[in-house]
Amino acid sequence: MSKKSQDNSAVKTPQSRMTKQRRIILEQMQTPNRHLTADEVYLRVRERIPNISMGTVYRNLELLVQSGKIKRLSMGGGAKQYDGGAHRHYHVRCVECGRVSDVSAGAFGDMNVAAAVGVEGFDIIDHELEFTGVCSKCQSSKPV
Amino acid sequence: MSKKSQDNSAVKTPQSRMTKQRRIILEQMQTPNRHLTADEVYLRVRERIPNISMGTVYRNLELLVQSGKIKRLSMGGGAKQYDGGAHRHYHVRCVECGRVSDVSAGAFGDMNVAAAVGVEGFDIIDHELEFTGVCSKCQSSKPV
DNA sequence: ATAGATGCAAAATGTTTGCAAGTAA
DNA sequence: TTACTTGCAAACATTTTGCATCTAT
Repeated sequence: MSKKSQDNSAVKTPQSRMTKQRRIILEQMQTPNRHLTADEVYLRVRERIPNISMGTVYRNLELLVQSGKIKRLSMGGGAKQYDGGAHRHYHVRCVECGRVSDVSAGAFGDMNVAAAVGVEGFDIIDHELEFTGVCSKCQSSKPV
Repeated sequence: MSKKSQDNSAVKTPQSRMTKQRRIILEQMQTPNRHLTADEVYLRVRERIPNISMGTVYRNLELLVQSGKIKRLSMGGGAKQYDGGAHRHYHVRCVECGRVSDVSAGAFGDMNVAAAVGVEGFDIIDHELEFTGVCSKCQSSKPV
């Protein structure tokens, strides 16, 4: 459960200060080997700032995601979600309210075939495509 | 962290018994309103089996995913992952070892444009595409 | 009869947050 | 000076697991 209140309306974006912690976390994220978990970031950054805390890592990763400098791979919010749908379809997740809607897969070609071309060495089994955006409801409730 | 040992080689697939719990969980997952978290499944199933436990729900969801009857939306394994990559690219995740590799986005058209067609009401911001498959390393280490 | 499943509770994981102290601007 | 940040620790949330008991086959 846990429906965090997500009312971002009228929230003045705070100033961002480039602290040593934030700078080094970002540097790590821009390193060739990406795909890091928060814990991996923590371990790497700790080599340079031995007493940095997990809280700081999480807070900064979140800020970096919001400012578009990095992306979160594990989609969606906190808990995993399961989909029992039968037909091939994709998802759109509203960044404001978190609601997930279905997207017909029709408009997109056969992705697995396309993948077979682009992905060497892998035996492709399946794929998942998720869009993010703002749903109509949240668009209208946005102040500006 | 937590690198669960993932050596599935030579693991005889166990018999699956259709218990009441498993059947009802699957029924719930095939209901129109999908996109459920484990907790939501738990709450729904509990209306029919009041003393079912979360452990049972998790174990069955996992089995249903493995047998392909449902899919897990929040991609990847346990922890969220962050990607600091600059250029547009997608990911392939090996179902055996969990390793994530990049896929050039070139072979796929402009997905956000295609989405604008298929997705009504949403203001599309971005998208994430993840393939699953078996990497070459795991292909060769598979017994059969 | 017996391999598989369940319920329960505890443990493990992963993430968020309150607060006093520190620091960039 | 003053918001924003940090480190720390505790609180939360989510998922996994050990074990005795139960049950589909």
